[in-house]
Amino acid sequence: MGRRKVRHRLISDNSTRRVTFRKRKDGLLKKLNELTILCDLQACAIIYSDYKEGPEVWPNRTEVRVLLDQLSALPLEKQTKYMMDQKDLMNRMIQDAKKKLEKEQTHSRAMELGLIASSNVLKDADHSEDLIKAAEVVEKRISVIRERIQGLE
Amino acid sequence: MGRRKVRHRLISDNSTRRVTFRKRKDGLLKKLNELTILCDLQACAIIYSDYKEGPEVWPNRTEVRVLLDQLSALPLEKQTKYMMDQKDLMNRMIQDAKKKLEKEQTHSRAMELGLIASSNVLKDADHSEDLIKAAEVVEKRISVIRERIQGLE
DNA sequence: TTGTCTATAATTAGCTA
DNA sequence: GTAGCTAATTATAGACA
Repeated sequence: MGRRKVRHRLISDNSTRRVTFRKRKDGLLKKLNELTILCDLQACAIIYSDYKEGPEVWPNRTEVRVLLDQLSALPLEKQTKYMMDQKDLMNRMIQDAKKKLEKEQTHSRAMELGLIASSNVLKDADHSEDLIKAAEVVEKRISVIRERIQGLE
Repeated sequence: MGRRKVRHRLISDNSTRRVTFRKRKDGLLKKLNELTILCDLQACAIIYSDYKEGPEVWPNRTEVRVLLDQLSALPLEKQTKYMMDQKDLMNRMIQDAKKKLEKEQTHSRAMELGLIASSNVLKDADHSEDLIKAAEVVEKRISVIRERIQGLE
């Protein structure tokens, strides 16, 4: 959502990164606030960065404390059972990647193969570390496919 | 960001609210994930809703625990000093509202008066409760101003 | 419900001053 | 570092399968 598409990795330039941090943090908290209002729920966020000496918490320390105490009070089983891991996120990323590829060019065999491979990688990954690796694999595969497709055209 | 502008209040229809919750939660976590990568920081989120028996945490319970322990370990002073309250968010909301009004019509005296009044409300509010009230006042004032402007045209 | 689609609304990257 | 500005990207509300 800017003049240029942004790569999904650390922003190297210091001041650019700082500006991005502020803009995106504000946007994020605005959205979190909207979510709590639209859907009537409780939420909090904690952000540690080098831009502040201490953590930034939303909406405020008191609310965060309350939610944390509730979390601690829960039986461990429930904490685990309803815990989100990164799978939801990965699924969305995969979805986005697929959609993007599909839009960029007409079907090609290379693309189909790539997507199948991606899905297989995801299917067997149950832990965060694995999912992160899976994401990398998917991203690499996508670039490879892009190059191949460009070669074909 | 959809077919229609959405009002900043509880979605009354049950199934619509449920769908919105899922979509927005996913979008939010995707953005949080991006922020941690782009700016190299640690963050976590906890969401309590009626859609799950337990809280949903991001990125996972372990990471949340680590960040929470760090927060507890901090001297209270620092916790407070660098705590975000809702002021940043409110400032952004005010900014958005101003911009919106400015775009909707050319300057009018009614508008200026309204904005000044809004700013004053904000200035004196140091606590969350006050800020929430301030937000309501601002919103009401904006609708009043809109009506006046429509009346003038 | 649960997932796609797509027209729009909203965010934001890079600029400028 | 900050603030304001758009072009461009991204998120999502409502419709529909």
